[in-house]
Amino acid sequence: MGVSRQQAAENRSAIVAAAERLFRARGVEAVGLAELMKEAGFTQGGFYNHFKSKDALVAAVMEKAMEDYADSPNAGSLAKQAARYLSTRHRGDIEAGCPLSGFAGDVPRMSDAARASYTRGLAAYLRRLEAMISAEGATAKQSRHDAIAAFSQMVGALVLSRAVVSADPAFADEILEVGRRTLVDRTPSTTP
Amino acid sequence: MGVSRQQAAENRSAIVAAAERLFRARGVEAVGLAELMKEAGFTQGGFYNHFKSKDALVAAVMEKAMEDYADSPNAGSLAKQAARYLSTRHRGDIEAGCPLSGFAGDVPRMSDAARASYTRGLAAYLRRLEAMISAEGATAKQSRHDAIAAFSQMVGALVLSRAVVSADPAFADEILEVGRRTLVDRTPSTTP
DNA sequence: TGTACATCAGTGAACGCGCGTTCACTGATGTAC
DNA sequence: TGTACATCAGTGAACGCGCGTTCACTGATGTAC
Repeated sequence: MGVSRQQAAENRSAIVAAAERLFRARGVEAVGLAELMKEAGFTQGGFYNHFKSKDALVAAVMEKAMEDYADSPNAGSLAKQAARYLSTRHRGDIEAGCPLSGFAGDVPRMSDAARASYTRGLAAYLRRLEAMISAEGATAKQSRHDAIAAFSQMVGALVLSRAVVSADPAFADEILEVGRRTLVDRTPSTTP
Repeated sequence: MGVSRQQAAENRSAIVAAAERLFRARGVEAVGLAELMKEAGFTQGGFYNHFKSKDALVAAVMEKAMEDYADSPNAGSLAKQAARYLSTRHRGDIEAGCPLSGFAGDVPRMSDAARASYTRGLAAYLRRLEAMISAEGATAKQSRHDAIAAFSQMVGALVLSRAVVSADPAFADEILEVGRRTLVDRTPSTTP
């Protein structure tokens, strides 16, 4: 229809944003391009003006999700970060929550490019946690270890809690609560 | 073709077994019924003699996976269980590994029946871990807490390690190793 | 125990449908002179 | 600055394909007498 280059770039972003929302809520395979383009406000055919294939879109979505997450504000301390991460609010908000846990199960089946973006995103996020732990007085080695251990537990608790929340909400809450008690109240090796 | 009832039951089991393998390796959505039936040694049309729908098969697969996992042998102690869980061998074997981590990401999108089976399976597995921890001298409350905390960390570490293993194997190994060091060498509150 | 018939797991072709992708076409934007 | 033309993001119909599901049919198994 004739659209400025800036408008075209914005439209591309709108497609990626719509895709991220839908992919996270329902999984990549369950979302069709027709539905996706409609959601973004366009017709089906325009998709290939922006992306070579659906796989290329998936890679773009992953890269965007990792960038945005890297730019998200810190909670200030590992304990606060964990408290927020292991909240029922975060559990309920798969569409906008942490993409490292949201996409974790699907990543192994994605393209090389998407997996590389995910890996870079995880590495960057762990560096942020490390920095927080260092600031609380731990050595570099300890910080690295604690960051990985803490994040493993955060991801596991969130993923498990999400898996059981519809069938047994109290059980799902218990999983989050144990995680909070472990990570928020007494962080492994930074408190004696 | 005329088949005994026992043979029919065995054939049904073969379909479920083939489905479990394929679903775990490639995801439920990526596996078609035609391929699945061929893999199990039958033609496409026979599927509906055994299952009402693909969703019903998914539920049967989940139930079977949880039963089998409940019947799998204990490693003897939490430390040994964690060491096995966080091994590179287990990471590489998604088809036969722990279904609680293998299906975790997909469960929220499955049917009520499948989610209920998963939830029961997780509860049962945590009870096994609790029993092991109790046997090592912890109180009931501590055991419950430690079982949930340890398993969250095991699942998180395994899922994250699987997500990055193809893009950065050393990073993937590091994640497992930190998990092992945390859980195998010093279990949170059972060792002082 | 032998015969007659109902059952039902199997086959394989066919159904409609939605998928990812391609295509010819439109017309405002951006460029060249 | 104004005109002529190339570009390219948009439209919407169409493509072949594989999906989940249905169907008519087959014939050994299992049941009734």
